[in-house]
Amino acid sequence: MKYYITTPIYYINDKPHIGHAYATFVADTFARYHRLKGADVFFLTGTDENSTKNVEAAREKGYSDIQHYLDMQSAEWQTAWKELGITNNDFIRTTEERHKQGVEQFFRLVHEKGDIYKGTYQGLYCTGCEAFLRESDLADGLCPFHKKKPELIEEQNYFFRASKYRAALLEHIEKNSDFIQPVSRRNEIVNYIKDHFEDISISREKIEWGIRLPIDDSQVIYVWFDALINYLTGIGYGWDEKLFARYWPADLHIVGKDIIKFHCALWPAMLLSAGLQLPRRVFAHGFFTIEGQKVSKSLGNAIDPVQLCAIYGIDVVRYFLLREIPLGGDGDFSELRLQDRYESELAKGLGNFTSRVLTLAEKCEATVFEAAAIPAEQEAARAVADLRYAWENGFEQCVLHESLAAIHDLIAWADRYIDKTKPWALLKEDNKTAVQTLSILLELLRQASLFLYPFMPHTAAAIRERLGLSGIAGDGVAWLQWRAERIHSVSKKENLFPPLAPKP
RNA sequence: CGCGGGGUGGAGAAGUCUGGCAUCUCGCUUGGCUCAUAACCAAGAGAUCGUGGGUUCAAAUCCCACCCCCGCAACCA
Repeated sequence: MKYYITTPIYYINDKPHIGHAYATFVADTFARYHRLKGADVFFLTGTDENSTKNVEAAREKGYSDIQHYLDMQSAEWQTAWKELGITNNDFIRTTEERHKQGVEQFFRLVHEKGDIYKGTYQGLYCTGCEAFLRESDLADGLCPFHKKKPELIEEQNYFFRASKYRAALLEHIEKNSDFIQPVSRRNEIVNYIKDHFEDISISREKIEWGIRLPIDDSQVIYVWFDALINYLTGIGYGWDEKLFARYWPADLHIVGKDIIKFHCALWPAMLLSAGLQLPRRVFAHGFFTIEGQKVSKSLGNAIDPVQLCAIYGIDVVRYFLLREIPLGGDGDFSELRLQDRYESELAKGLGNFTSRVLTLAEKCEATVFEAAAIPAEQEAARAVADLRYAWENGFEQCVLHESLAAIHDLIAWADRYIDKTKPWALLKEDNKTAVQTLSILLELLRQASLFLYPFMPHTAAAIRERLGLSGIAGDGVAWLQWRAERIHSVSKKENLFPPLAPKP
C-alpha cells in the first residue's frame, strides 16, 4: 500500500507562522499514521516561488537578485520544518529545474489535447488574489477580499478550456463522496462549478517572473496553473517516471479553505485534460484566530511556531492544535487554553498515568512482563481493539479529534483498571497477581504510545524508552497487535510533562 | 441578493450531512483511594440546544422566516 500526502506549497514572502505549521502538522500526523500502519508513504511539502508576491517582497527588502532571495527564504522554511520535526520525504520548489520540466511537459499534453487556445483577455486583475475578477465580484469597485482596486488588463492570453470538464467534474464529485471534505466545502464547490467555473486564462504577458510557456516565450504561465503541478513534479513527473508511477494519484491533499476552488475545480480539470488520475481526496482545514483576533502581523499576534515549540515542546503544540480544533473547522488559538490542556490532559492525564504505572512496575521487581492466562488480559485486549477501531476510523474519516479521544478513553480505561485492581495492595499480598496486573497495565501503556505516535512522536518514543522498547521506525502494523512487543527493563525516569513554569 | 464561520449547563467545545434517552473538558458539590505529577476513581448539581413557525411517532439535527455575534485593506493557512 502506498500513501501520498501533500501540504499546499507556501508563498515565501515571509516566515512561516502558526497557520502554516498547523497545516503541515496535520499532514505530518497523517503521514506518520500511515507509516505506522506499514504504508509506503510519500509526504510532500514545498514552496511556491513563481508568485509576483514573492518578487514584490524581494524588491521591498532590497534584493535585486530575486532567485537569491527565494533561495534564502526557501531555506528558512525548510529549516523551520526540520526544527519542527516534520517528516516530509521531499521538498519541492517551483523554481527548480525538475518542476519546470514537469510543468512544460504537462502544458504540452494539455495543449496537444486541444485544451489551450489563444484569446484576448480583458479583465480586472487583482494581484492579491492572483486572479481575474468579474464585475459582479466587486464591492464598490474593489476586490472584496483585498479591498484593492483591480487593474484593468487587456492582453493576448492563452486559455485553458476548463468549461469542457465541468460536467465530468460534477459527476466525479457526485460519485466520490469522499473527494472533497468536509461536506460543507463540497457543497460550496458544487455551486461554484455550476455557476462560475469557466475557461481560465493561464498565461500572463506582462509578468517577467515565472515559467515561460513552451509554445510562446513571451508569456509566463499563470502562477496557480504552475503551482498545482508541484503535486506531480514533487514525485518525479517529468524527471522520474518510475517514482511518479509509484505514488500518483495523491491520496490526500491538505489545503486551506481559501484555496479549495483551485484544488477542487481547476486542478482536477487540469488532470482530466492531461489524462492523469484525480487525487483521491482533498481536505480543507479551517482557519483560526489568535486569542480571538485574526492572524495579523500589524497586530503583532502572528505566532512563530518555532518559538512556540521552544517554550512548550513540539509535541505539546501539535497535540494542542489537533485536539483543540476539530479538523476542518475554524478555531481559536489561545495560549491559556494550551496551558489548560497541558495541565489537565497531558500532565494529569497521560503523564500521571505513565508515572503511576511505571512506579508500580519498578516496585514489583519483575524484569520481564508477559501475558497471563487470566480473564483480565482478554478484557483489556478487547477494550483496546475497540478503541483502535475508533482511532483508525478517525484517520480514515479525517476526524482526528476522534482519534485523540480514543487515546483519552484508553487512558481513562487504564486508570479505572488500576483503581479496580489496586496493584499497590497486591504488591504487599500477592506478588504474582501484582505482576500480572502490572503487565497488563504496561501493555496498555505500550498501546497508548503507538496510538499517540502520529500526534506526539517524541512523547511516544519517551514512553517506549521507559518500557525498554526501541523507537518507532515505521512498519508498526505488527506492533499494534496486542502483546506484539516484549516489555522489559522498565524504568520510570523523569516525568513526561513537568509542571509549566509560571509565566512572568 | 458578495463570501464564509458561529449562537448547545458557569467557561470552552463535540454532536447537525445520516432525526432516536443531550456528550466531553474545565470549574463546582459529595464520597472513595493513597500507586501516581495535590495526581486517580465514583456519585451529584447545573441546559427553554439564539427566536418563531413547519414536517415527523420523534428535531440541537430536516424545511421556512427572523434575530444576534465573528472574519473578509495590507501581511495572511
